[in-house]
Amino acid sequence: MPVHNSDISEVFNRTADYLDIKGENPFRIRAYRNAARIIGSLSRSVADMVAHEEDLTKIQGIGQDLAGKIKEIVKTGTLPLLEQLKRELSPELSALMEIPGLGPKRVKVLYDEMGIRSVDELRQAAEEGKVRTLPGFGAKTESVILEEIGKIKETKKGGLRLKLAVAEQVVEPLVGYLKKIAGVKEIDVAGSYRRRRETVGDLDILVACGQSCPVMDKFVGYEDVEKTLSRGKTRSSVVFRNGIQVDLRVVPEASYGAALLYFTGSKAHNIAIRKIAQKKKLKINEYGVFRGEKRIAGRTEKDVYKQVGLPWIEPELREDRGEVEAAQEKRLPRLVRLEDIRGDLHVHTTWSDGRSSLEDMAEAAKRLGYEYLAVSDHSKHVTVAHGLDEKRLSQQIKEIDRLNGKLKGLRLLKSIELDILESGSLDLPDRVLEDLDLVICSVHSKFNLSREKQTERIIRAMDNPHVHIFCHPTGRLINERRPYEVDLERVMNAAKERGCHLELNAHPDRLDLDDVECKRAKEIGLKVAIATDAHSLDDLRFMRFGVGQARRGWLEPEDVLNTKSWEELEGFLKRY
DNA sequence: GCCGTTTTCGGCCCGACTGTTTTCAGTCG
Repeated sequence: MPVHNSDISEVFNRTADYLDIKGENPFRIRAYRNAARIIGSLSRSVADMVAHEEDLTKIQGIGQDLAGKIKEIVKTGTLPLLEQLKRELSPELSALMEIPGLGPKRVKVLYDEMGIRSVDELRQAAEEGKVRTLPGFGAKTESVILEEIGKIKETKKGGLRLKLAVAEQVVEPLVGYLKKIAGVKEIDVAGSYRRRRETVGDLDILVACGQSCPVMDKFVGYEDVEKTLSRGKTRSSVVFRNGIQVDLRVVPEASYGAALLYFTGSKAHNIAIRKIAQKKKLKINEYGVFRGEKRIAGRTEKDVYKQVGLPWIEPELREDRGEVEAAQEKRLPRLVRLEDIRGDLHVHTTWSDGRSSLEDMAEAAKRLGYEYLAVSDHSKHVTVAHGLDEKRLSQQIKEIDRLNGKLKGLRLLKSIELDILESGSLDLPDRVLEDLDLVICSVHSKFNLSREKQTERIIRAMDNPHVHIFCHPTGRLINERRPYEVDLERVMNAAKERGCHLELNAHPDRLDLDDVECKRAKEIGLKVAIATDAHSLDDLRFMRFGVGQARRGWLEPEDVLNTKSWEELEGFLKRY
């Protein structure tokens, strides 16, 4: 089993939990958490770096000690320090930290005073009314603990983070409602929603308004609110009926930019910015930038960045993945925008499992201002999708030629989404592929192959000189299906060697490649096709999610295939 | 445990809200 970056990240976070419970030096704990975060969002596989004997201390936040520990984790899958801590305390103890309201200090009290070692033991003690007798605990805390334990099982099966598209459906009416309240001058959805993360844990709404504005009352009284968690003058938290937590923060106009920066995060980005401020003898908080007592900026985000000597940084980049350094060195990417997109390279029609006709899809693409649309229905092996065989594909090609004759301003590209068979061969013969403008291919079956076999299978498919794009490269479905085992780095390098490209599937359930993988593709020098995989007219609008993910992956217009005109694109589709 | 235009020691981001406090610790973001 290869050790992934996320595995290393997990080991470090667990270790930090235990050190935290033991009351170790908080800065040592921070170093572990910091390392967990950095490794988790690194675009290179650390296991690969170890295999190539690269110097891990080159990674910011990793010193001699952690570099050694990473090597141990890569070799053995675990860390002796963590195993020892688990033995010393209890293997299930860190699970207690997952319960909201319980941090290291309280877990330590539970352990020291009552010998509580697991969630089950905690539940029992709470049910017997013993927890409330502990120092720092009370009846309220005890009932909250019981309530949260009850929720653990529900959330585990559902997946706690909401997909961005689902969050959008909640947010838009809420923002519409809040905007109408008299006195509200500015409103933004901040947090991971603004950073366009693929999922959001909660929603952070920021409002600028005067002191007498009733926005807080109106917010907790909103029709979707099921429960109010906290209610203050400047901050309130509620839970909506669908389970999502929504926080509202109210600030004066003069602080709006500082607050927007603060609440957009990420936390790691904010820390990086504040550290720079500190060196300049400045203090940044959600109310502004301060020199001593005096506020010197805060009205806009741009003002705040300017005070620390930085240009404004796009929200999608704010993950402390190198954007702060890039800003300092004036080499921030000029991120791709939705307006740069000139066409969609992966859509389905009623010829296979799409719900809209070829002609309707073409008209919808025209309305979006696209110059081209690739009609890429499934091939025959995907029988459930009514995939096209050779004969029906030839018929569709004729139909596309006919439509292209009468469509003005939009070119339909003759395409197909070929199924990659287990052997790596494709399920239509080369002679029909020659008549197509674009050939894309995907894995739709046999997700359980070994990493080696899956990787070989995909690379073999790209060996076929007619193939242009490998679609939804990891096969994952957000919150539903893990990626299949595949050496994506090898696939990327193989694609690069062959003049193939990778898709960033813009469907909000997929967003596959993810942000980190996009960044890696760019570093390798691959072009990415942002495509919707639309099965209906509405789905064509998924492009915004794909562009958001691409922006998180630092992609610029030149990194994206479908920002090109058809003439340019044709050139990129020539195989080496 | 990491890091360095404060460079091998001595620092390490900042504030709101809650509950259990009698002046604040713990947790969260």
